[in-house]
Amino acid sequence: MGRWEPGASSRLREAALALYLERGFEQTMVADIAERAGVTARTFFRHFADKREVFFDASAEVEEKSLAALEAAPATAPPLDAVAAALCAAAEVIGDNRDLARMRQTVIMANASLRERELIKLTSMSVAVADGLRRRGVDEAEAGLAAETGVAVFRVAFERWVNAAEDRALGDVIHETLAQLRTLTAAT
Amino acid sequence: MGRWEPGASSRLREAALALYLERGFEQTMVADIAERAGVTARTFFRHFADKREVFFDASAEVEEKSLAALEAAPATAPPLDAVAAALCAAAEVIGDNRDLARMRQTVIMANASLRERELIKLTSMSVAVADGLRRRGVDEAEAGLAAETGVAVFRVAFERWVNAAEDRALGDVIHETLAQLRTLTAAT
DNA sequence: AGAGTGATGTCATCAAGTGACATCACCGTA
DNA sequence: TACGGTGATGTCACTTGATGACATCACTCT
Repeated sequence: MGRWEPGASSRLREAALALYLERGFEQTMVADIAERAGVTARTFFRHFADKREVFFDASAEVEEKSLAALEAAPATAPPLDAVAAALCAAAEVIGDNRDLARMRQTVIMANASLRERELIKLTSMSVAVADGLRRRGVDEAEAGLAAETGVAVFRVAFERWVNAAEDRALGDVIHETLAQLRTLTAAT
Repeated sequence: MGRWEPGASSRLREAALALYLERGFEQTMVADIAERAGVTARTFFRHFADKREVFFDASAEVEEKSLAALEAAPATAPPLDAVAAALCAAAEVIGDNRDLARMRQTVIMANASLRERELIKLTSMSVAVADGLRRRGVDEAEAGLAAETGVAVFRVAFERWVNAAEDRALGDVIHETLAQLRTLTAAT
């Protein structure tokens, strides 16, 4: 199966992260990443759809685990609780190495097009979660709203967790943020 | 002030919308848009930062009106109600010609990079609203959550409004969606 | 009339991304 | 062992988005 040196896509991922950290996303050319990984620019585009995607292909795995957790949630759980379970599953994948997450976040926040790509990944997650909710029998209209709200909570929680002074579990921050949302919406 | 034919950016906007509708975003080249507008491709990039931005420069105005409404909301209003006021102000700008909104949405949904751009505009709105809330004295942590939640509500409401069979006011749909969110979060 | 100004055109160039085709290492099989 | 198939890679050519540098034109103000 492997020809040349195996593991080209891993090397490309590592090279990209290193170079994006060193000189920034825009200052890094695909040819540079490829060269550091020992391949050609053409090969880069065979592994990743574009220059941004090399940063985001873990998101598929995150989405899968979230959906699995959503399926696993008790059928009696209210929609937002099921969504919370899905988000916490995502948190387990992301949340164990905060330093890596912070490096990634630094690079992403420094560049608009990387932010755009991250947003569309979150939206993709939202769509998937909404579908999962509908499969659980949640009302069509409610599903979309619950999913979007959940992803909003996730986004806020992730930001708090990444920038926090203390070292907390991402799942805890998610639950705390959701509780705060419940307080917010209760206020009239 | 005007040389040649005045109103180049308006012509470019119209040309872009027409061509994106005709053949799609990717099949339309900047040179085509510029030609139809009677200018050069180089001039296109003097009016718009990139090929997508020609579709989104109304968003600055929407953001301004939203912020104004946020400032105008009674100081005693709870955060989410103030955000709702801001969203309804945005709705007034967008919500009066649903046909145009639907055409725009058709084009945007057909192309991933346009979706990305729309998402970052909504995020920009969220950040602005969060800042506005903080200026009103809302707690630092609450502000971000309320803004993100509000934008989530807006997104869901907009989608419902655009795809609805009947012709309803976007502001009404927003309030209805927010009420539904209150029900969702109340469930345990 | 002439200087100044701002929007535009022209030209050159870079970098992202893609299609077509050749090539090389490995694998199974006759 | 020799041979053909297969999949990942390299090479080359090309299109398109985007930008910098400089010239140009029309209009304004003095």
